[in-house]
Amino acid sequence: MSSQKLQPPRGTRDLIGDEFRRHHRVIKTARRISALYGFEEWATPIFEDTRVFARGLGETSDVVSKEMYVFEDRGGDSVTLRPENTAGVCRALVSNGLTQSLPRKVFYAGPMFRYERPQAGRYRQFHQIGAEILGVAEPLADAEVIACGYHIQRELGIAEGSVLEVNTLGDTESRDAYRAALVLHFSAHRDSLSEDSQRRLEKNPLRIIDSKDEGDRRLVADAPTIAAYLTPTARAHWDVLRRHLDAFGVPFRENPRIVRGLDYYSHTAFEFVTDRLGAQGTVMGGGRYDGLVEEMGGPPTPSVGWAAGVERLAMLLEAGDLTPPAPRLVNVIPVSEAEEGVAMAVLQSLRAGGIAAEMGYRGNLKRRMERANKQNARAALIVGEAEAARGVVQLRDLDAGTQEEVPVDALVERLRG
RNA sequence: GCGGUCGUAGCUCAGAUGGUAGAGCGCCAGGUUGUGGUCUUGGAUGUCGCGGGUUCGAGUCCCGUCGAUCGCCCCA
Repeated sequence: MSSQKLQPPRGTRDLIGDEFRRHHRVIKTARRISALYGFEEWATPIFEDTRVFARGLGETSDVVSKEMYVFEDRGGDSVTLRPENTAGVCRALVSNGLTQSLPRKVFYAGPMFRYERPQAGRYRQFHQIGAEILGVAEPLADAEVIACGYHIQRELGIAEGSVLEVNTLGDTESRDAYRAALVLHFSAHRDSLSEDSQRRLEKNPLRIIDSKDEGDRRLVADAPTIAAYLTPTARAHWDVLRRHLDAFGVPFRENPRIVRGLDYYSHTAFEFVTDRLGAQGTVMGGGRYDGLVEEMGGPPTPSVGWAAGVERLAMLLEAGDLTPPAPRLVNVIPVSEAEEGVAMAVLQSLRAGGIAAEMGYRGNLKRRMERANKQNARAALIVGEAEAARGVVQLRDLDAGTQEEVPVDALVERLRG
């Protein structure tokens, strides 16, 4: 292989063959299940005005501060390849005046872009599926989106491998009070904190409770938990959510360490995690974002949703050997050029009858038979001079190796069985 | 952005201590000018990721770079 050969850009990859099929299976399943829950699919642009993300996700979040593909277009506007799609969906809701027709349940699937170092289950162009319920404050909506996400994983056969962990971040008031308490607590032990966590103390104190550092964990153990700081409203939301999850039959584990990276979350935060993907354990993550639509210039619109990494779901699928088999073709073979016309007519009649069929582009009988075998065709239809004259073909079963003569008129019926 | 490992044919990989490249699979052609899968004969593979350095000589040693991979940060 020469170095001149063009390769896909770092962190991107081609989806071909089984990989494409796995990927597609995830999306197709998610589409079908989300429709069962009443979600409608939207497709929003893969790039947006940079402000959509800068404002939506929070200027200090990692995604915005160092992972965005930002560039100036020829007109001098700053645009950004979307790093996630919740902000885009909220922008679309506002742009299209749909805040007049709430609630709205939206499903999407498509590529996202984040400038990061590639790793197992992490790419610069990756794909997400996502579901959002816009305009509902009741915890029933939180429970329903989660139930939908869980259902999709079950349908994919990967639910046993992932665990739903849920937490509440409270409303703004609760969170501010909690953050202040954490800062107070950790500031007292500042010097014992890891380097990363000292930085977090300034930037995002909540993150400290999610630290993997051993020393940090000991300090986290005596740190205050949010429970004590929840306002009555926030506590009620949290209590009802857990009841609803039970009612929907969604198993979950409470994890007070769940803190999500994007600034827009409030109340519910959750992740489906697995230990089967190396360092990238989160397979689906989301939460409630009551302030985001307002950030996009709309009215206050309480909303909740999740996004899941298609690559990560597909990787789990791989372990379970769940790739659907490729459809097998029937291969039509003219013995010589003289029968090509007849063979083409046969070919089209098969396709019209719903039978997947193909004809080679060149080569003698032997070459075509080899080709049919190589592509794992289920049957070869051989059309020679004698057959063409009598309106029949030789139908060769490539698995059994048996061959019989079948009238052209009877082919579709015969191959359907 | 930081650290570890790796980079030889389309694929999987072999090439002790430096002496200008090999196997299996796959591919192409023949044995079989109306019949595949098995068998058999023959054939083509490649700037040994890229650039520089050391050396009479580098796939092999050194530096850089790009890419892959694993981990940190963060996230899907």
